[in-house]
Amino acid sequence: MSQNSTGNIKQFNLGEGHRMTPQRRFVYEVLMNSKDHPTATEVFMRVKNKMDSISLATVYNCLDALVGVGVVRQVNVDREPSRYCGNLEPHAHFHCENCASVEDISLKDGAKPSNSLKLPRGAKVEKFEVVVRGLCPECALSIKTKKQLN
Amino acid sequence: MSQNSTGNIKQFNLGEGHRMTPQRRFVYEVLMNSKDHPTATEVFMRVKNKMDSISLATVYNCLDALVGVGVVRQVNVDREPSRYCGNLEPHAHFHCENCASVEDISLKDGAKPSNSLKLPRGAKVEKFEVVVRGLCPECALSIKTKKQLN
DNA sequence: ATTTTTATCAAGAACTATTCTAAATAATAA
DNA sequence: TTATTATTTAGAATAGTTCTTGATAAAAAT
Ligand SMILES: [Mn+2]
Ligand SMILES: [Mn+2]
Ligand SMILES: [Zn+2]
Ligand SMILES: [Zn+2]
Repeated sequence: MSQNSTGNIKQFNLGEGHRMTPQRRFVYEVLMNSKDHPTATEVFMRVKNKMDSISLATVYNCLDALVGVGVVRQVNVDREPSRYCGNLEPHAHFHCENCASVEDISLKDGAKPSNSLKLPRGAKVEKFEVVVRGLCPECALSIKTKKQLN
Repeated sequence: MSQNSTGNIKQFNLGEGHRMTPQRRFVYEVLMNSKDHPTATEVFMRVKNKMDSISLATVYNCLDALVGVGVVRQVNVDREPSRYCGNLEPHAHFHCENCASVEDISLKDGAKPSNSLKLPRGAKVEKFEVVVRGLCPECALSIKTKKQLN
């Protein structure tokens, strides 16, 4: 989904009154080439390698525009800085409490997390967000190993 | 869970090195008597009615202490101010995009939202958070009614 | 009971992610 | 081209939260 078979970034337009600028394209490309859910500052640093003149405020503007148009998702975990995700498939996020990484978690085929909830009658659900917190496989293993050394 | 049959607030201690002070008791009582997930500032205003001398910084300290001990939950929705919840049962939250209210959603009996996820092998799950966003029944109804008037 | 130690409180300063402001620049429309 | 509108940029402003520090209160030791 992030890249097509020719290796080119998917094209799209931003709709009436919105312009596809070089800054927005770079921000979009960085997200399509990242699966680690970078923060705005991390996106800024990555784009800066390609376009040294870009400003952090512009990265925020571009991220807002891309999120608003729906080609990028904003991911919030606790009170940490917002992260951004180019994966538009329905999915959840795993947040490691040790290394602070955020990884995608895919849904079991056909399963909807909302099916396990008693949603209030009459409510109109727009979307739902699922965040799992704990230790990622690497950190879980390294912490277990460290304990064995005692 | 929030109150026992005599109407008194549940007693507990905060563990080694932690003191149950009047400030902490008031903060705890406010949360036990609220089901609307107040922010720190809202808790501050409610406690201030009972103890005028309390400061916002102390409310933050007390909330941190109560969350740390596990008798209160911190609930984050998007980048909005943190909210606090006295309901320790596993449950999800519904966030209305119109009136900004946050309500508890209970889980279907025996259902676990994590069962619908392909959790990474070897990960150690501490907890998971489910937030549903949309329109609460009241707002969904009033917006539908408003549209009919056109 | 007095002293000592430790935890907590309170006021304000500091911090930080994000948003806002305003002037310059770039893209589109007329 | 000229006019209009959108975007970029740097820096100021904002807001929720955390930190600092001296005062106060609780617990422990004497
Ligand atoms: Mn993701
Ligand atoms: Mn709740
Ligand atoms: Zn990890
Ligand atoms: Zn509502």
